[in-house]
Amino acid sequence: MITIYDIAAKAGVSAMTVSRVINNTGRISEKTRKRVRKVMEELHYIPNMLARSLVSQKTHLLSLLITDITNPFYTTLARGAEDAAKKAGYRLLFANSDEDYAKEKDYIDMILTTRVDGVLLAPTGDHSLENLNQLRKHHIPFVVLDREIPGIDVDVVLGDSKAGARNLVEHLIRLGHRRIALVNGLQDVSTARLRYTGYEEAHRLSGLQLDESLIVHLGYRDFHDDSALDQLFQLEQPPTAIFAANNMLAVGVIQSLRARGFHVPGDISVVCFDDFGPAGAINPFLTVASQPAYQFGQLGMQLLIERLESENNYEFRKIMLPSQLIVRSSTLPLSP
Amino acid sequence: MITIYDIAAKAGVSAMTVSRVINNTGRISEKTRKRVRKVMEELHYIPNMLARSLVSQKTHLLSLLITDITNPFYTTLARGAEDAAKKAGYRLLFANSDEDYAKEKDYIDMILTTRVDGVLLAPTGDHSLENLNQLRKHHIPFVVLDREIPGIDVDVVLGDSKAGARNLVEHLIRLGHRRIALVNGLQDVSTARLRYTGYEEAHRLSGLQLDESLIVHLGYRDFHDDSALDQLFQLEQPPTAIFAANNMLAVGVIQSLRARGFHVPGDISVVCFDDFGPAGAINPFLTVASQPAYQFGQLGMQLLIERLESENNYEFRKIMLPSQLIVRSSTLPLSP
DNA sequence: CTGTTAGCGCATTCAG
DNA sequence: CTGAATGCGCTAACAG
Repeated sequence: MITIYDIAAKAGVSAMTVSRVINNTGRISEKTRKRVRKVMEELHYIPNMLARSLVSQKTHLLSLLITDITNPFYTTLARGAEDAAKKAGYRLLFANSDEDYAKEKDYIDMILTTRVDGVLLAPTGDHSLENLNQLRKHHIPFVVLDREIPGIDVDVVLGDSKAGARNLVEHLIRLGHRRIALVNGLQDVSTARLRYTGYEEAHRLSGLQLDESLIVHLGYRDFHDDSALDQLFQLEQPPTAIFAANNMLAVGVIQSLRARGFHVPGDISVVCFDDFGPAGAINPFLTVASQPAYQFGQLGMQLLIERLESENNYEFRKIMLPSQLIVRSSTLPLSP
Repeated sequence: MITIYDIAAKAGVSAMTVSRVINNTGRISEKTRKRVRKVMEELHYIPNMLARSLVSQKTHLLSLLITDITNPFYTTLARGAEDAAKKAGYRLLFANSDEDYAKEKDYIDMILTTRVDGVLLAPTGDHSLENLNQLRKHHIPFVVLDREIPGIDVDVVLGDSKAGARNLVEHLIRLGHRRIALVNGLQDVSTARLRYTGYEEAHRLSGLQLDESLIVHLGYRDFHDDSALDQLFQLEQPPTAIFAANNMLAVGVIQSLRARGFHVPGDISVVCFDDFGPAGAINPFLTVASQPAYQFGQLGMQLLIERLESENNYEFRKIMLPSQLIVRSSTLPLSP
């Protein structure tokens, strides 16, 4: 491995001078600067971040922890985060918790030993509080994405889950649906709670009675779990429409319905939160509440970098991004 | 920041003893081991990877460089790679080149200064040779995924692009199609060349004349480029079927067709390479040559780690993974 | 403008 | 079984 000492020796200067040339710091005569540069190229010198970071206590490494890398919402978010990080000269350490608290904890430990400068993360749920406190204890700045964690004051970028859910359900109500099932995420996750609230609000504002037996809970990734739909269709009055609380759950719902021989939207209408990215463009079919995923990542990363680079500890900020109702062909007026 | 010296002082031992406890190396009496462990917990000690890596010359960091993080093929591949890396105790530095050589080069530079132990990468194209040589010059082990690079001997995990393409085209021929367009990637990418070869082979083996005017080229990500289809539909005898060389191109093709008022498969049949992951399950529609994306990542990572951890420089290995023809509803027999 | 000294946190080597 | 000295590659602080 070529070090600054190798360069220094060959260029007939001290290591310090080489360091100064590399970092454009201090005053160096143009002549020696050129000589050093030339030797650096000849020897294919590559600075060693490890050594540099050990001294500076800065790695210029950030970490992005998401909960599902196969979910287009998060991959689009990741691109936003990546672009913003790159623009600011930071590298990104990706990780994927799979909606699993234990995996999340493992990654937080990794992050701690890796000495990243900051963390951008979508927490798995309320219990992530412990992991966040862990980060804070070790003075690693972080920004939370997509899900609010009760009990801790943080920078956070959220979607408007309540309004989005209300829009979706009101759309169904306008179409005449009265028995609308909610296939929700776990109550440990703020978005699931708020999507329920929106669902409830839509009912209340329309003067509709809410039937709790129409609500089932699954993990946001557990879209292969078919038992939820069993439950719904064993009801005396089964639903005529289903609101899936995220895109992956919608995939499961659609597959289950298909397996049961139901036609969407002929037999039953389906809507969900979050869109499907480029892959979904093949057959834009589901009526969704679409969120600006790219901006989640981009804005979150900006918040993080601002906090990293500013000295003063200004207030925590909370950004709420709107969702957009996109009506497509998975919903139909209720036939009498 | 708590260091081993802090622990040592509080536990009344030397830093070296602490180091030994942490790494389970050397012989330590059970008594002092316990004492040290206790102090470590009390002080919330976290080992500093930077310092450790600087000494050991190993970061236990690997890098995964893919070309499109919004493509389900690559995200599924990423999960395979991540799982395999995690199992072996490595952390993963993700990056996304966007099919852009310059971005790829930037990331290779980053990788070099970060001193990762190894790299798993899907190259952007043949010209990536230069980037690979750069890695080799600096003795960073790497494994290539998905695309073959002429002019360099490497470990590589490939799909069988030729056979997959032939299967798709033969399927169309069996349905009676004779004018089959190929919306291909750029010729700088091995998969695009091989998919062309499969396309050509299918024609030849069926005794069909190949019409070069039915072939257009786009970047694998440039699915918004509509001009390609213009070209095809200005032909005197336009195609009755289209083979898109990857999933993203298929998205573009379908969108363009829809914009032109064509119905798939009623007016025209469409097939493509690569499937669409969970999001595609909503409406399984396209007839595809599906590749085992997860295995690409998993096997590639295994090759990489084996090479990292074995001392001897055994031969380079080439793994070819089969693709599977999945016939769905985007193809129809040619109506007379 | 350039060089010397010291130290970032840890592990290897050699002594005890 | 445990400790002291040394160095990984680099840069901050001080000298010249």
